[in-house]
Amino acid sequence: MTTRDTLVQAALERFARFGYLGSSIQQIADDVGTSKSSVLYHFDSKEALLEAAMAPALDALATLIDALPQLRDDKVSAAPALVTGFVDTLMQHSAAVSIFISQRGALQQVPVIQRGNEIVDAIARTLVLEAPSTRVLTRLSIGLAGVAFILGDALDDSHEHPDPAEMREILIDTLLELCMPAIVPAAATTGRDA
Amino acid sequence: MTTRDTLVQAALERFARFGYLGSSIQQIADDVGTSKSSVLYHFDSKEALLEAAMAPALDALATLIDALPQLRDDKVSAAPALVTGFVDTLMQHSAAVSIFISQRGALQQVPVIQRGNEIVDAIARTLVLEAPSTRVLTRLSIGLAGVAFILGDALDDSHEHPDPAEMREILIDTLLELCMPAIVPAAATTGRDA
DNA sequence: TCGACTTCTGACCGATCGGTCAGTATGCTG
DNA sequence: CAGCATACTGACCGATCGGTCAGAAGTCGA
Repeated sequence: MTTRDTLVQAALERFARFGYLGSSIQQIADDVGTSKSSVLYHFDSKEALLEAAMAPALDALATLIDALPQLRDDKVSAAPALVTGFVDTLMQHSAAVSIFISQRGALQQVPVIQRGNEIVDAIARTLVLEAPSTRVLTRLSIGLAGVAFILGDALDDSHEHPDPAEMREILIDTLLELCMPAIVPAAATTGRDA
Repeated sequence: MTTRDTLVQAALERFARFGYLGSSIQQIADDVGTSKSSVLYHFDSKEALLEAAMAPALDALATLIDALPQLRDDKVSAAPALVTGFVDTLMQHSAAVSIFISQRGALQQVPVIQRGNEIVDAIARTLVLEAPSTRVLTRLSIGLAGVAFILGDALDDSHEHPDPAEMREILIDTLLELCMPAIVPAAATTGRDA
């Protein structure tokens, strides 16, 4: 792995754990055993490092959205597969997702965060079944923010974490239930854990 | 209102909008038209200011929890009132709630955040019906984090916000559904918005 | 009028921040 | 070998950070 890649990885972990503003270039350099100057050789600025770290996640989500406008007419039957792919992508990029959710407010003017906001809007437009009401949009926000929070919490090693496969199943069920309550049989979620 | 109170209010808004690390004492002083030295006269440190700002919310939640261990035996019938009171408290202290959720990771070693973590654990113990399973705990986390995210977003004046009363109703319904799916009739949430 | 107390301020401190720059080591290419 | 690009470093810069401190200004009761 190139130095640049290890820096991106270290930045992803630092930013997710301690926040963008709570992380310094020096700390990230120390994490990978190089110098601050080396970081600024590979990336023009701290913000450019953030963008490089977030880009793969945003690209993956954008690709996911672009790939499925063709099934816009049959959202109900496509929903489970859609949400499944969505959760998988979020889990693959959990650090970036966690960064976006927790730093979104503080970094409103940063371009890469604005791009994330646009993608979230596109996701909302894709997942919402009917004409957007306050209720359905609020439930969607709760689902997305909640899932992102869970993924961020799973990066913390101060406590035990459940099996990723089990987590995946729970996230898919819950998100589906929140986004499209009309098409999810209630029994599927109420009687699962005994 | 005393200078101290206005400082607490300004700190609450700053921290919620830009994060604790993204806010400086100087900025908060400027917000209320005083000097940085004046802030540090009323509060020993920036961290003490954060604690003073968070305290009312944490006190309210702690009081709410302490008040209801007696209905531990009949959680099912008590649940709606419990969640309603809980959402009301969160909405009354939305800035502090937003701060806690978004800064929790970056400020793990700050005492007032640790106190918040303990309160969240107590809330989980109170709201969970059965023996805690991964599924029910995950759903609870999604609900709490999602609701907190919504409340933080409502502090942002860059876009329109729905009626607080409508929001309250939606939050109560959704949280109840996430925490205690077994006792919530699915029809209550699926057919509401048409 | 005289302290004593509260409130508040500007000057100042050391530390750290993001970022610049000149220079060095290495290795490929002609 | 010379020449050039890549990778990297330490010294340094101005700005800002949280926090200290001596003192000014106003209020109060004795």
